[in-house]
Amino acid sequence: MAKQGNWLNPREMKAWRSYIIASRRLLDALDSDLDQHDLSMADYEVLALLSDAPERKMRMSELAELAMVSKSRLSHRIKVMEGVGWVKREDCPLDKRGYFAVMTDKGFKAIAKAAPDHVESVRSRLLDHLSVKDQEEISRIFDRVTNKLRGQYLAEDK
Amino acid sequence: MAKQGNWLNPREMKAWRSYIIASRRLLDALDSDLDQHDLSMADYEVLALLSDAPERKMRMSELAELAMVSKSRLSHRIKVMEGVGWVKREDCPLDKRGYFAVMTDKGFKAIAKAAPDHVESVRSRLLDHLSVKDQEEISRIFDRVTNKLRGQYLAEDK
DNA sequence: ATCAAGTAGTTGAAAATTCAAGTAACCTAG
DNA sequence: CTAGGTTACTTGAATTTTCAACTACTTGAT
Repeated sequence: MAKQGNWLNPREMKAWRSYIIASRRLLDALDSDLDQHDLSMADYEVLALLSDAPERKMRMSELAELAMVSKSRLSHRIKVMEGVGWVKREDCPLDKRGYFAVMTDKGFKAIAKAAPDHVESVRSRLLDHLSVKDQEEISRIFDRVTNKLRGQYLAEDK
Repeated sequence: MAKQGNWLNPREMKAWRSYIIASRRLLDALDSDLDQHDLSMADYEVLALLSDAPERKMRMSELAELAMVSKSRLSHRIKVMEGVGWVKREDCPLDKRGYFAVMTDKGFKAIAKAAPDHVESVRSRLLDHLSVKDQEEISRIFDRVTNKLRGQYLAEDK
């Protein structure tokens, strides 16, 4: 897999560095903007997914997949959210191994309250600085990256 | 700070989602590519910075700042890297509160070994899918994001 | 000189995340 | 209808990261 001595040229290096530095700072900023609502980006995404799901409930596996976190991590996280009263677990009648994470009213109120701030945060930290054309470029480029990653993943996985 | 009811339009939503999804997957892929060298991206960056520094040593604060990690985290991380024998601590004669993190030969060999694979990984996961023009767009866009973030930070900080 | 305030860095405990295993239920080939 | 493999999810321990002190030194004003 490694072709030796194939260093990045200045343009590549620049692109790569601009990207990670901005991304790190951006994610940090978004996360700290969410602090006031006692949420992390990851938790926000879990709750956002749940709130959009039919009956505001979703199987653990599906939720983990869509939120891009491990099952283990989701399990732990849901346990603390359960403690806070934002979600409940409900067992799945069709597959007795399975569980639903179900958002409570309290949980719904929590993201409903956080969402406008978060959206505003995404805007002011990122979107406001992108022209319409930039937004389209971003979509195009990163969709391609995701597709290639998926391809590579399938290729290298057994 | 929050203008209510100002939801993302479809184009904005698309850009935002494409960006985070790709970024999450990309960073995960890069991280897992580094597993074979017993390194995380964060540790890689710390070592890379050190290896480029004069005498391969750097003050803890400066290293933390450039690597974009908290002092506390760097401190802990350096402790484990010290255990592995990749770095040593050396105290600063000019400022007796200060320390240098100094990369050992063993540490240098470790990144030197990991670097080509990592570069290849950044290429195959990201750069290979970007045209020259894309690379320039990325630099331009994300540099702007970083600059705005800095501005906002300064503005809201006391 | 001295003192207050700030800086450099560490530390231990708490919280979050990963990792490896474990349980229970499902599926399917014989 | 049953053994063997797979899937869904959880758990506890280990590792990592954050958080809130804390020590020691420096700086600047008096």
